[in-house]
Amino acid sequence: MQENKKRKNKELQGGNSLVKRIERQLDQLSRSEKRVAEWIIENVAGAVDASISEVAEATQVSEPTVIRFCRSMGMTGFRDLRTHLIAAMQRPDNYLHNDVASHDDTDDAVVKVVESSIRALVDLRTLLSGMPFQAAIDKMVNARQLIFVGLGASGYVARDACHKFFRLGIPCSTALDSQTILQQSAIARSDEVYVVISHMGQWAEMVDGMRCARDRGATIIALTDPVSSLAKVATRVFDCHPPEDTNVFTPMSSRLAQLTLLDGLQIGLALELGAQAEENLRLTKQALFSKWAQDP
Amino acid sequence: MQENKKRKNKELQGGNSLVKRIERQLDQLSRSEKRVAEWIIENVAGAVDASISEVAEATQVSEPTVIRFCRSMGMTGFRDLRTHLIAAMQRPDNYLHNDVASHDDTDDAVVKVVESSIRALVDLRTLLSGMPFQAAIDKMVNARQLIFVGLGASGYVARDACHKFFRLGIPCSTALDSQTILQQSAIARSDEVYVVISHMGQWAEMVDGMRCARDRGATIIALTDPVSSLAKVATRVFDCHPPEDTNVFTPMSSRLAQLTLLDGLQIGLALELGAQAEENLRLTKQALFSKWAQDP
DNA sequence: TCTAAAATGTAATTAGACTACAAAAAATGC
DNA sequence: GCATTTTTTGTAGTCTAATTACATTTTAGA
Repeated sequence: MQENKKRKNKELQGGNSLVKRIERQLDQLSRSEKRVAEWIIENVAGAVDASISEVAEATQVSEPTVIRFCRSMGMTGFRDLRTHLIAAMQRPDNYLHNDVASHDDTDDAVVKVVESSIRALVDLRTLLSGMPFQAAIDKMVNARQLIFVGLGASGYVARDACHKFFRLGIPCSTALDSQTILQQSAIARSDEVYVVISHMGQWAEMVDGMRCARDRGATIIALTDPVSSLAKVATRVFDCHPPEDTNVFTPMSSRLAQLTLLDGLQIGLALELGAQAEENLRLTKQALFSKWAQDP
Repeated sequence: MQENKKRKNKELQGGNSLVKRIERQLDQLSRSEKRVAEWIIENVAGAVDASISEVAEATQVSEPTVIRFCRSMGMTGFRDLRTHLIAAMQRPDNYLHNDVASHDDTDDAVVKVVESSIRALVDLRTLLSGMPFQAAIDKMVNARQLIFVGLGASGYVARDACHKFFRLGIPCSTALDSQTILQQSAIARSDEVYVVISHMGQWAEMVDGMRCARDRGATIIALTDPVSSLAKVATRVFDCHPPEDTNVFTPMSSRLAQLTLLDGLQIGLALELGAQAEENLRLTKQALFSKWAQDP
């Protein structure tokens, strides 16, 4: 018992997630147990919320078979399996990408959306090492102004970024339509940094504007598809591959990656700027906080 | 500063969202429920393995009181509480690493930012089961108009959501400052749905406006702290606990959770609306796509 | 001190997890 | 191909955990 408990804890902590373990033992299971195993792997999310009878129902086996499956996996019973599944869900690498289908019910769909968003950020994490954060930040540190550029949906990301960076005490503005972009870039200066967000990186006016700004000596930091025309014009490129829109129901998880990336840039810049930026951040937070503290 | 950091560490150590939340609500609990709460905080690991009767035994209260405690914490029952406790247990030490410190170099900081964003979404994932997606969507399906409300940083989320929902072919608008909110809600109708985004849920004008809108029969869907005044006014609440801003360098990951949640709502609504919405989505995507296909 | 409201507990109900055993299916030996 | 053993699966029932309905106690306010 004592020993059992220790072993369990170790499993819970150190990797080797339950889902992988189920996959590994798949061939050693009997037909019915295998059905249970496959359903759980397909549907970890649902399995966590389900009761034995629901699992039995969904997989068309009897309830004892479900329990036998748990035992085959080395668990003491269903409750134990559930515990380990929940634990496994806390490890982001266990999330698979699942497309929403038109026959999904609401809850399934929502779970899929969240899980594919997690997936998007996990993917982003693996790409980080190839991204020119330090170089971008070095340019920003001495910038007279940061200009955030984005059209359509990317405009919201640009706005959000602008709102985030201004709190460091740096002059920030946005350019969210073709006219503004073209005018802004026509007067670009070499001490300005443009942060451009674009999935495809193919909008002609945007690319033209950025080319102009770069020719005038400005720094162009692009969050875009690295094979796009925009990427060719940019000083530094952060690889945001465009979403594969195979499915109309696919949410825009790529936007989350962009936001997170900009979060990273902002924090990195704050560190580089040092005490003054830290103080500015603190003051802006406090400004909000004291407002609602006096205003219950 | 030094002391501040120590306190922070202490919070982080016992520091998983649920335990923190229990601590936060400790004074709002009755005597018996408080005993349960304190025992669980002292004894998280044991609580995970315990059954209701064991908890009742250990804390010298009756079993229903334990359940009432679970409900007070916003869980649907004991099982749900257990789920969240297990999830919370999974990250005792990781957390320290996730906080950006002023001596971090750029790459470390960026990795931490991404990981804490992932963490925010994984947390969201565990909260999904308690969220009223279906109820919210049912209201939206028949709405004459959706109005997205948010101030400051939440305004960007509201804007983003508006841009996402309008693609379903539903009339959508935003209200992003006090004046607009008050005016809009003064003419609210019972067939309108307000989607309100607010971390604290404490801005007086916003709460007043929403109360007015609700009194006029409108549906208020709030993404906010469930203990806030806004939550009390809302028809449906999606639990978005406010960020514990122990650290100036903490990025606003909670915003990612909100965006993802709204993604989920939008996709869910699209499914509910059926073929017409699907077609609208397809057409809006195509509109963008064909533009840049002819314009390389 | 009385009354209303809130908090707590008791007892009954329901649902979930699990066991014992029997039937069916598959594998083995002749 | 048949009988026998072994494995797999399901049925029916048991037991425990979770939850509800209702009664009692406690507390707060008038």
